[in-house]
Amino acid sequence: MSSTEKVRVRFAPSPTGYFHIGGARTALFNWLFARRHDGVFVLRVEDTDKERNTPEYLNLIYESLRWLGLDWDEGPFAGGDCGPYLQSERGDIYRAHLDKLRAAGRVFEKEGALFFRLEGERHTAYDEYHKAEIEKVKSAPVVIDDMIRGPVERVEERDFVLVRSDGEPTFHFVNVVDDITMGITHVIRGEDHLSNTSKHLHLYAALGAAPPRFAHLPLILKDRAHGQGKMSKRDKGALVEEYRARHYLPAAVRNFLALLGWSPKDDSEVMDIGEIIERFRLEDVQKSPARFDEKKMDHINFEHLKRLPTETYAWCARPVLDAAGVAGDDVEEDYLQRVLALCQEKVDSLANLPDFCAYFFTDDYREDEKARKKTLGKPDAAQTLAEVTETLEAVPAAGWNAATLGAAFESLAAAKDNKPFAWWPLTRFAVSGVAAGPDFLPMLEVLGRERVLARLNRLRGSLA
RNA sequence: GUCCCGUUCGUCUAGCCAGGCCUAGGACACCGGGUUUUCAUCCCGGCAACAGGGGUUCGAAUCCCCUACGGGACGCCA
Repeated sequence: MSSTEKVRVRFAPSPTGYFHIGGARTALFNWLFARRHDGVFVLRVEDTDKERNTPEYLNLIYESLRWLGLDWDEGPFAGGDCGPYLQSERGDIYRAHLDKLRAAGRVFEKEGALFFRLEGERHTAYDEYHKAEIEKVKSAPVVIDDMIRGPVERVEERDFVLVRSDGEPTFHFVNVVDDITMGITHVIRGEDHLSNTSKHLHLYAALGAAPPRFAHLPLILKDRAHGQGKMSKRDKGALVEEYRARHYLPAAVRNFLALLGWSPKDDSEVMDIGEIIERFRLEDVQKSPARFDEKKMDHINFEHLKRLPTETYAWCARPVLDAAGVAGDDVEEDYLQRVLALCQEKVDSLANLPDFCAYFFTDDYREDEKARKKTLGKPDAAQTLAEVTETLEAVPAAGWNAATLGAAFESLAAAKDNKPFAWWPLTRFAVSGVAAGPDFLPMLEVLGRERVLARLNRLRGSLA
């Protein structure tokens, strides 16, 4: 490719299963490269496996890519000059290219399938892997100039299938034909394709086309606890869909995925997408495989959550709270934001938010048994409760704020010759049912005088 | 079995290409301590790695070779 040629990359998923993290990472790196170089990101669907493709899986791919914010410039829905973008609709194009190969004398038929003929000396030998006598070809070595790994030399030694006996073209063939006809300049894909690339290079040569640059990404391995090998759709935490369902921020998932195999080379970790695009370089991608670490993913997610403006945080939280039955449309935006302002820096995930803040919205909240024992178990609990109630009742509605409440506890403490926070744990339990939560005084303020006093009295009543 | 790729703390990584600045830095996790309550925040501290062996060199995590280990591919799957 010439240096002035516009970058064109593609993500070419096959809708034969759930969309998983590995695929998402490949899509992300292609997208980042395209955005970084002001290029074009093409989405092409490799649906040549009629046996296993389903429309549901295809939809999941679209939805997951959209959720991650990986918008494609050409492809299904987006259109483009190189369509159609579903391989199942590109039969004519494949036939035309097959004719080219035929004319070049590189196609032969065997058992109803069409094979690509390698050039070179042939011999038969027993193959330990296939446990059979097979024909091998001494073809010329090809060199893959990989942008991540450097030059990789490989010798292809077996003819391979171009068109199956059922008439469907195979991956190797359509992949190369599409990359040529779609003007793809850089092929960025998983390392599992590295050894396929030599086949592809033979095809480019036979079709008289200049090959694109290649970049083979390290694979994502399973967590050790989940066994050996590359991550598969069946592994815990493997599905993009799962992160969406658990209310992770797409920005965080993107950020984490970018860090899986790529590094900005300084200590930056939490980055917005603009910064990632700006700093992304294929040359800085790791050569060795990475293991998926859910804890780190959670951490990145929390960091992104904390950085959100409260209004945005509230916008993200509302549907989650609603779905959990904690706060519906009837909750005022102002109150919601005041509550969330207290919770945002404390709660590590949106999934945990409803449980954390339910008592702000309902009187019928869950009570923590341990917290009850810890606070009410004390011999002077009733007395403490009475003192708090009396103190807080003396604070007028007009002056009900963290500062005034703090002062009220101060004077109570002074009168009883104790620290103000001697009354806090029990009060917290009385108004929230738990031992932990947002900062105490602001929590009382936001909860409001009415709720606080009602709950204190309710608890006192239940003790009597 | 053959071929290809890889190997820095438990994990993600910086450093390696341009050898000395590395008694190897950061982050997650974990452990300990602290914070006006809170075994979900925050702060401080700690633990912990150059796979092994040769070589080159005044000097190697960094360059070369071998071994071991890990991963991938070897499908009329993609």
